[in-house]
Amino acid sequence: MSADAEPVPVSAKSPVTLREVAAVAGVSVATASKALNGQGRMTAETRERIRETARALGFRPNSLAQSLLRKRSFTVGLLTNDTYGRFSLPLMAGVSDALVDNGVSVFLCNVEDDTRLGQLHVEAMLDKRVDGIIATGKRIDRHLPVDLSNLRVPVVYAFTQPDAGAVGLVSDDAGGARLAVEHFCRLGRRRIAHVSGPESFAVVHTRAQAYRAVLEENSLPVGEPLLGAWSEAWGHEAVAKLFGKAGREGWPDAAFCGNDQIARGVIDALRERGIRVPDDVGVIGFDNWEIVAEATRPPLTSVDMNLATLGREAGLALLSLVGGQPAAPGIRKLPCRLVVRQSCGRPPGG
Amino acid sequence: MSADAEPVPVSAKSPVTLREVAAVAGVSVATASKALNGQGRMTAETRERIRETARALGFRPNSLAQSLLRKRSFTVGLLTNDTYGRFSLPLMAGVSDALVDNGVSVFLCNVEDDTRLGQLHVEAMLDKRVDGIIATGKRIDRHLPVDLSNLRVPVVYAFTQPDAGAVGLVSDDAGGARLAVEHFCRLGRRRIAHVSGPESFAVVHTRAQAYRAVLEENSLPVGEPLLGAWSEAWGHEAVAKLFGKAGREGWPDAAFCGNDQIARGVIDALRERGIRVPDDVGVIGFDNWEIVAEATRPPLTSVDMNLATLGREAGLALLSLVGGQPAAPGIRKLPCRLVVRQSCGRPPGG
DNA sequence: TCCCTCTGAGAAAACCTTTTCCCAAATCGC
DNA sequence: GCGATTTGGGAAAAGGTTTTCTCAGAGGGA
Repeated sequence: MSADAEPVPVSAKSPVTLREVAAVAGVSVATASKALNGQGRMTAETRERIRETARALGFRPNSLAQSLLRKRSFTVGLLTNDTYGRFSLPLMAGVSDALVDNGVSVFLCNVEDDTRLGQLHVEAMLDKRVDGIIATGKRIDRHLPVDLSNLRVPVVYAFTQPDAGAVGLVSDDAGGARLAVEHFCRLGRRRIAHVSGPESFAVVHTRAQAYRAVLEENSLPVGEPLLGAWSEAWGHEAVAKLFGKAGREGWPDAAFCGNDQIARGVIDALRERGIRVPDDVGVIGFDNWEIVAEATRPPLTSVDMNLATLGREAGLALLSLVGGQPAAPGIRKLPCRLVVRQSCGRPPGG
Repeated sequence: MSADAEPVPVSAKSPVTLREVAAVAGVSVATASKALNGQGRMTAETRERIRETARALGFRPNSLAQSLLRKRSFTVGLLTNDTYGRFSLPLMAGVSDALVDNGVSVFLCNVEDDTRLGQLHVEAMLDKRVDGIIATGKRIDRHLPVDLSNLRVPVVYAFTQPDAGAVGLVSDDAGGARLAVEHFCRLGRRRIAHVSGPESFAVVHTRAQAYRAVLEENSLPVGEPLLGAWSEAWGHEAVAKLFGKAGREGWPDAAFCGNDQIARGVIDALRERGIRVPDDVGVIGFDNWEIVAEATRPPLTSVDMNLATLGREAGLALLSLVGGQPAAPGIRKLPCRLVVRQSCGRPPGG
């Protein structure tokens, strides 16, 4: 190929139109269009001449005109209410990833929790003829503040509560919790505590239930999960509750925490009490928020929700929906994975 | 207004075109267009009738068609290489904020540090006829991996190194450092240390210089800044260096840290040594990363770079550029602000 | 030579809106 | 009552592309 050697003016001052290409190549716009798109019939020589001309002129088709005609804009909207972005960002990166590879651009729409703003964004997206919408949030058990049912474009929900009959993707929180607790069991931990977030979160119950199930399956004593806040401070408090009792024999030898911040609080509090991690107590967190997990001492083993993958899958699901392939409605749960660092020790035999 | 009472089918299955509105209202498309846009001359009655029809039909103009004609898409591209997003996110939120209010949508383009990906995104944006581009990164002193000079649309750089002759907005790091050190001075601290990040970062030097300047202005002893990493671990190490010497009298009574993670490491290390914060040593961080600053014990006073504001300003700057108003090229520095929490104590008189 | 088919390419409609020009009717001045 | 101006509204082009239809010419078979 000699294409790379051509002096392509990639950023010309004024866009070159198909009409100009046609004029220079001495053909009609129709022929030029067909030549560039591999349509129609013409001599190979003509086709190549037109292509060469287009390349030399730095022609790039006007997407707006194409979209207008094709009724397909190769653009989707990404709706989120996660301002802080701890969850949104990997998710968005995944979505973007999956779509860019298919030539699709992403409109970013931050709607906070503002219905008016959400409505505004959705209308703007629809006006701009997005091919579809991905809705994502910071909580699996809450709706975005905007109604996306009965839109004329497909919608995929990722990490947020889907409307009835819609396609939704969430992390498998029960599975994630199982990973953590089963890991403890394999390591020979016998008294496994669970310190989690506020009662108002659905995932708190989902994970607690999985926690109980695994303990029962392994015939281990089931402690009552300690519910509090998603904060380090709560981790400290929880340690005070768990390890405040006089008798050392009643203490847990493992703590499965609802998120990494709680886990960090737990680890710090344990150290302050002179209790060793992982020797005396193993700790596992949730979210695998690297910047936290890697800063704890020792570094924190944590459950990763694979949000980037979730985003990718959401992007691909939307794409196939846009392509007209019917997708099974309902919620699809994607597996978590356990990222093992040093806060839970090695198996006895290992 | 009775508009709210109308049964507006906001999400009709098939978009209503201007042609249909015109047909129903019994006028030509030209007249319909003018009626809806407040252009042309016609009886108030005709105009109102057309508007009423449009409303009843739920007509929304096709942005694609409008953009094609107006050569203005009311869309801009946001280029970033900050995957993790600690800096990008508030910035993006600010950009989005400023633009949405003006009816402009934002294409999100994550280019990582991949030139090919960057090129791809830029071309896609250009093809989609964005009105302008905002480039943002995770470092003020690095270029994005893509060349944005000589594009046919205006470009604004926010929190990343601008090309020569371009418009750039960054935080005033020197000013931010001054805020912190001067705050210490006002509180009567006399031996103020500076623990910062890697030498390879330009901001490390900018802040260190401001730190020295303020100390000199106040005739205080200038310690050599300790440069290391942007991590908690480095904060611990730095404390070992600063407070390892035997004589308590040589110890600093304040530490200005290069970011909040370092500050957190410093605070934790001090506590472990039994040195009280803020009584014995005041600590100030940088970035005001709330989730960290609020979790330190005591909560961390920190310099906030006002990234959301920076984003807003970048959005507005791009908008005025797009509107044809010439903007002074060069780098504009936006002030930081000090967020006072409890890690640096109260003034002697307060 | 005549008819048919195939080939290569162009004309024009379509997508949807905006805007410029134009025209018929009405109004006005005298 | 007649020419000039205003008024209300329509026709058509423009924006850049894709696609269908059409058509002239070439080649082939009889």
